[in-house]
Amino acid sequence: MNDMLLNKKLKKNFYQREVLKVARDLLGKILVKSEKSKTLTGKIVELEAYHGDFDQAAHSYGGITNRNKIMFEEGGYLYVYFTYGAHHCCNVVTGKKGQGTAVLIRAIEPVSGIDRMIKNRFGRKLKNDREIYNLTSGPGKLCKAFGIDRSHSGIDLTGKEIFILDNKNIPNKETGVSTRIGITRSTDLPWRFFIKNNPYLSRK
DNA sequence: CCACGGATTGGCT
DNA sequence: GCCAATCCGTGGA
Repeated sequence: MNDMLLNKKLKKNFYQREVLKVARDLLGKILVKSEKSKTLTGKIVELEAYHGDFDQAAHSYGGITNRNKIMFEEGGYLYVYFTYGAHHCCNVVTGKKGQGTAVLIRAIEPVSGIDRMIKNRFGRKLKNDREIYNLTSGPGKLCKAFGIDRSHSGIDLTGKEIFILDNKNIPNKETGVSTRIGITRSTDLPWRFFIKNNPYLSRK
C-alpha cells in the first residue's frame, strides 16, 4: 500500500478557513475515493477559488438556490455540479456557514487505482503512453476518472467515502498563480493555484 | 412555460 | 485553433 495513505485525513478546521488559504494549501494533498473494493487516489495539482460575495463567476453569487445551497454550508463538504450537458465538476466547500465560498479541483496527478480511473474515463485501455496525461488533467476529466457525479454532492469530506489526506507542503517557489479559466465575469481575479511544470495541469 | 447560457471537452479544419 | 455537443439550472413572462 502506498505510504501516503498513512497520512492523516484533513479535518473540518482545515476547510473552515479563508477560501484562498485553503486553495493554496490543498496543492499537493491527496484526494481519496473509496469504493467497495477499490480505492482511487491522486495528488491535487491545480485549483481555483470562488467567493460568493463579490465574485460574479461564483455559482453562489446572487444567493442560495437549490443547486448551490451546499456551498453556503460550513467548510468541509463536497459540491458537485453538472455543466455543458456532459461534465461534472467537484468543489470543496470552505469557510464559515453562509459565506458561499468553495474551491474547484481542476487537475490531479493519478497515484493509485489508476487502472480503474482509466476504465471509468475511457472505457478501454490507454492507446499510448501519452494518453495518461489526458486522464485527470481537467475538472470534468478527473470527475469522470474518479466516478464522481451529482449523487456525491453534499458528501461530508471528513467521512469515509470521499476525503483528502494531508501531505508534505509544496514550497512557494514550486507553485504558480494565475487568473481563472473558462469564466466570462470577474476574469481579473488571480485565484487559480497550481504546481509549476506538473504534467497533469489542465493548461500549460 | 420557455429561453438562455454555462467554473468543459474532444473532434475537425 | 475553432466550434459544436448536450442537459439542466435559473430567471423572466
